[in-house]
Amino acid sequence: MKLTSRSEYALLALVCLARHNADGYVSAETIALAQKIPLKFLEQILFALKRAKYLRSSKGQHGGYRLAKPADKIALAEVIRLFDGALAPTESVSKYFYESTPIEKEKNLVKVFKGIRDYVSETLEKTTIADVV
Amino acid sequence: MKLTSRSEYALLALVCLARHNADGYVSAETIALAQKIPLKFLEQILFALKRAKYLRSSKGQHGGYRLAKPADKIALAEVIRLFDGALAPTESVSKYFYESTPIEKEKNLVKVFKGIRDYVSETLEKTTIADVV
DNA sequence: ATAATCCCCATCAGTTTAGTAGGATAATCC
DNA sequence: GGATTATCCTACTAAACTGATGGGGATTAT
Repeated sequence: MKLTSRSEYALLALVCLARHNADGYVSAETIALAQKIPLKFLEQILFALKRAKYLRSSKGQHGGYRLAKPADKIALAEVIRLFDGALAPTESVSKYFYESTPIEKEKNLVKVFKGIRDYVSETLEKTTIADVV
Repeated sequence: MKLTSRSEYALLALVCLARHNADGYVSAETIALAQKIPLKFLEQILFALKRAKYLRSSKGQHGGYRLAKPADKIALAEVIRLFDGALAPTESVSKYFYESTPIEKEKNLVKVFKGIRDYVSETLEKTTIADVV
């Protein structure tokens, strides 16, 4: 029940980029230093964010990354999903947890976790990078 | 952001035991069959639950497990914590996420995740095994 | 040219997870 | 008291995941 460092770093990087959006391209190294993220690890993450169309980039001197879409169009949920997969808090392992076992299934237990999942999902879906800058 | 199978199996087992609480001791094998859990794996889990005082047991013929306390005194949170550790949805990996980096920390981001953590925590804390039986 | 910077994949060590194995110990039944 | 049934408890393992690190190649600005 926690974020991976990939998701966390991605969010921090996006926040950082959103904040310096007016300054043009920001290099990976700048972000790495600002947010204390290992550079080579951050590169992977930024590249993934670019592939997923959240960033655009420019090579060479004065190159770097910048947001490819407005910060208020990037939901936290999307970012987390990109790195951590589904964010349902109970993507169940046992296939009988959600599915019906012949005789009985634990409907009420499932209901509790569905409620949590929905809350988490909605919260992260409606909160954008712009909201946290 | 999901439960481990250990937590899930533990909850299923507890629900099963709560349901058959009047029938005396229920063997691990019975639970394993009812909830489709690998027997030897379940044994470990039941043993852990016993060590943590949620169950009592009896060996030998007609032995098995039963609840050691009323089902309405066992919160889902306790069980999950026992197997998965802290259930905060953002027990942050990077030490600078919650802590202040000298210049800036992402207070708003932290606020969002604290909100989620609190909701999850409260929900699981107030829901008991009795509630889901 | 050359220096800066992104691009992209391969590898790795450590941890966690899910599950298996096997034998010791204790209670019950005959 | 011996057979049976069950829990108790430790050790092990294969696979996946996590958090990186490393090395080069491609591209662009000066």
